[in-house]
Amino acid sequence: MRVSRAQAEANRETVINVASRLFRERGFDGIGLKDLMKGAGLTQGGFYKQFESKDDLVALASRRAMESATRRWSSVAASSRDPLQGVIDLYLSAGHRGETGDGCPLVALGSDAARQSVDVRKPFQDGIKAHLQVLEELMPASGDDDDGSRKAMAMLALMVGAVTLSRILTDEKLADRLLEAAAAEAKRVAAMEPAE
Amino acid sequence: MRVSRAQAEANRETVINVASRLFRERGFDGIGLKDLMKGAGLTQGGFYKQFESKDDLVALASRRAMESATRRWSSVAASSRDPLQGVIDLYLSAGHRGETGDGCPLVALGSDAARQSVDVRKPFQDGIKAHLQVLEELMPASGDDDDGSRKAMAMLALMVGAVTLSRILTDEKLADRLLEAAAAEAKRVAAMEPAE
DNA sequence: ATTATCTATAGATCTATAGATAATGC
DNA sequence: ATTATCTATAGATCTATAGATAATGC
Repeated sequence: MRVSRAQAEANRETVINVASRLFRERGFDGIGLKDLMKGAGLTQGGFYKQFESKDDLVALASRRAMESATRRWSSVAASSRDPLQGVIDLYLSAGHRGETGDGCPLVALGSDAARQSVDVRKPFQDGIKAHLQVLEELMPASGDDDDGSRKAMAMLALMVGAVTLSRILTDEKLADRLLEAAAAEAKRVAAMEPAE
Repeated sequence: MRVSRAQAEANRETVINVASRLFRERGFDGIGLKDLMKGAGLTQGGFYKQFESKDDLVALASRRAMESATRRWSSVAASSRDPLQGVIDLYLSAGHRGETGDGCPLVALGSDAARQSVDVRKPFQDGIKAHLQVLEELMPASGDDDDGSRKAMAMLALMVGAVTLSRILTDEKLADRLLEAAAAEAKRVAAMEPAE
């Protein structure tokens, strides 16, 4: 029954990874500890030897999901000829709309996150800041630093809002058009002349 | 115990109104039927004589919330010197950020809505279409109808995303700056020259 | 007589804890 | 001997149903 320390640590990591996916797919309240542990190949009883509470796991899984999303942005940017456009096109794609479990946590859990404790919102906030920094660095240089920061914030809001709305819609054509409209607008923000 | 038909109908309306507020404040899974009915001054037992299921109430309350939000946009527009700017400024305000129970359902429940059944997403979709129509009508006339529709979609995504993100943030200064950046961008979208 | 609402409860599920089991680590 | 995980369970809460109660509506 007992496993090695290394295996125990690996199990803990697996639980966090499984949780980061299942929370995004079903919401924090949409999946219980029993099914979460089963998803990691374990039983419910061991949970509290690894985590303080469900909220503790919610915070850890949220941090992992946000960090993974930030890394994905960096990696897409690094492998695209036009880095910013690469990020925009991937994010505002039909693929991302369908990929709830592995997609952006801000879309999958944005309105849920806003209702959580400060301990749970913190990892989301850190992830938002990291996303903004990636965007800002990819933004065409403008003399004004503050201008780049403002552009990054508007662009993140635009992209998160667009995928969120597109996932609500059952009218797929409208969902597609919405993503397209947001992509066109995102490109305009990127190309915009530095403000006054 | 029994009340008049008119009173029964009024009670049903109250339950829907209370639900439209409490779901926005706590999420669909964050409030049970017992507390919902108590919020309307009733007990849990009567619930299933008025509604088919909790999901039925979720759909009805979502529709009511979206219709109320659309009406608010129209009324703000009607009473503002610059109607579009009036809507943007109200929506992207610190007041709206704090007002979860009476604010935009797309922000309060956007990621929750995306996980719901088609029956629940339908009222959200209808509300999104209504919001887009209000925006489009307020948008400065452009020769191209499709262009106005695209602008409206980008602007709605921008605004919903901005308030959602601002509610997640615990750093209030950053939340304020994010709303400001979105408002500046929204105004730029409105003022934009009709595309090619 | 009908029926809107009430109290009470069934049955499922949720988080969290207790104590047993069996393999690791010293 | 220690401890990672297991089975079992406590106690709360959730949705939904059954049947009682008392006021309306005919």
